[in-house]
Amino acid sequence: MSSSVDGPGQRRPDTVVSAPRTARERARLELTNEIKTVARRHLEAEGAANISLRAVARELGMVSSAVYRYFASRDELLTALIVDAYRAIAAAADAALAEVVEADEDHGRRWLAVCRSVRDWALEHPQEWALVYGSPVVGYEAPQDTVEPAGQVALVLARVASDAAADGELAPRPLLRGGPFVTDGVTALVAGAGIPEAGTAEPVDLGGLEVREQLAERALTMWISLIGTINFELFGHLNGVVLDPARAFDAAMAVAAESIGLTVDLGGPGAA
Amino acid sequence: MSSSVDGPGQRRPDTVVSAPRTARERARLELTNEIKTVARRHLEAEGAANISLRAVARELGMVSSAVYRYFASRDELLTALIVDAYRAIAAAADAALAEVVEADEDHGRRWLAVCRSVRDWALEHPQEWALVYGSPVVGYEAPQDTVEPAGQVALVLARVASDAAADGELAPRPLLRGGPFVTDGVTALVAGAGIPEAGTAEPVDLGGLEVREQLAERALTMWISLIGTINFELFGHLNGVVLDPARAFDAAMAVAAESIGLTVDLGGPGAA
DNA sequence: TGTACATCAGTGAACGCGCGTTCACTGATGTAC
DNA sequence: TGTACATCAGTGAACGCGCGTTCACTGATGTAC
Repeated sequence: MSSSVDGPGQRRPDTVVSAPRTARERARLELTNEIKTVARRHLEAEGAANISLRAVARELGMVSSAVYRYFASRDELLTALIVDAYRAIAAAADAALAEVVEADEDHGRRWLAVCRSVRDWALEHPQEWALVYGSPVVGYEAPQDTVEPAGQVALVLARVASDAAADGELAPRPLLRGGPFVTDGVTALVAGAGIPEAGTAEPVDLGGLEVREQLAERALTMWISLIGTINFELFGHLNGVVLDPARAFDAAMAVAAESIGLTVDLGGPGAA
Repeated sequence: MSSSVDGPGQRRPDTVVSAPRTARERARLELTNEIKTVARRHLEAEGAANISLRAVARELGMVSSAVYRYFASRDELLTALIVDAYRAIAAAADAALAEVVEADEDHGRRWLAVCRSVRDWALEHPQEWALVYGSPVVGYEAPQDTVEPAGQVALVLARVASDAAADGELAPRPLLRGGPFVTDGVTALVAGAGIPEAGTAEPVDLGGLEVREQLAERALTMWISLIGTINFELFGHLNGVVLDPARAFDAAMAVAAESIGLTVDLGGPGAA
């Protein structure tokens, strides 16, 4: 059973660029974090649209203009929250994967464990989740800074798929004629389970290019399923539709995994 | 090939309660619609959070307080827009289904046609879509009035599934042990392809209760897939990930259909 | 058909609120000699 | 180690903006006799 190239559970700490030396630097780092923490609480309480620099400043006992020493604008603060949220989700998924790899569970159970950890995170931080995976805030244009952290989440899922593939447990089949629809970057990500530019990953041998592309395409639909299913529940569309959202989620994830030939044993009536 | 019990393409006109007689009544109806139309334009331009009664009134050349003759509050206007959006989506899906049933396409192609029509609608009205399927507007509690229209959309999808089931083309298998996770209402909806209370539908004989429940569970995951996949694309998460979103969408819908034993022929390399 | 009254649409002013961002400033912390 | 200067955090006032909702009112439309 293969484990990942750059093992799960390894995650650099947030935001620390280099160790702060002077009192000023330490104070700045602390206050930056305090601002984000308060903003995050306001986010959960009132939604992204209602985060106000003035309210955050008020709660911190400072005057509103002082916040501008730390964030050049409201949008910049939002961006920081988005980046943190992506990293937190990736960290949760990563930790869940590490644990389940430790226990040497099969690939289907790994997939389910990672999915559940992401859902749990979403249920605990619904507004933070909505900030990154919900409707975009109009007028806010996500800057380049959010791309890499967003990829971190996908990376964990890709690792599950590529590990299973490397163990020969997948049966991806072509989905469409007319060539692949994923970009090369995604194919590389799934095949290598690493971000190409980072250069940390060593490609896993999954067979020819076509197989890798098929794998990437199926992994992408699994990823879409995961995010979409959580959104559906979080945005209230399961109310009155489902008796037990957790079981409906498991079922949806099992269906998504099926598509790639990965069996998630949820115990149909045949099982104990 | 069975067609639906209460055929597609039948849809009562919006909002008309009874024919207006007096000039006042006609004027009121017209202005109510004008307010909604302008609000809808503002919605598409600036997002739900930024719809303002004052701005709408201004554009209509009336004073802001006059709008309160038509909608008791901003929330009530939002509710009206939500209801209209649900109905419009259902109408689009319904029309697509009617057309494809007319052409006597197979059930896989029907499913794909309905999905594509919903996606097309979403791409044309992204903010309206986000209003109903995106992150909930905080502080806004969806009233009971939105439940029935929301069900209309699901109803069209359920019809595709139950028609296919009635023709013996589906192979639903149990997903989970421990009993069904869908509510009885949903099972009835899929089995009867009608809204229970309405009493218009005649249950299709799909076999025993267990089969109907399995069908409902699979149909639900298909529904979740549809909405989730559209959200994923609309909220920008396919940027840089996929070469052709339309093809990625088709693939995702094919995968969702596979889970119920419904084959959507997208022509893998084996096909022409 | 005509009048008296009731209903309703739209006005304009006001209440009370909060927001993001800028700017000239004071005073504390850090740095170079 | 001590002094002179530069950097930076935080202040307080201000600009200019828009919002939802209420209320007493005028004048037009509808209705009942």
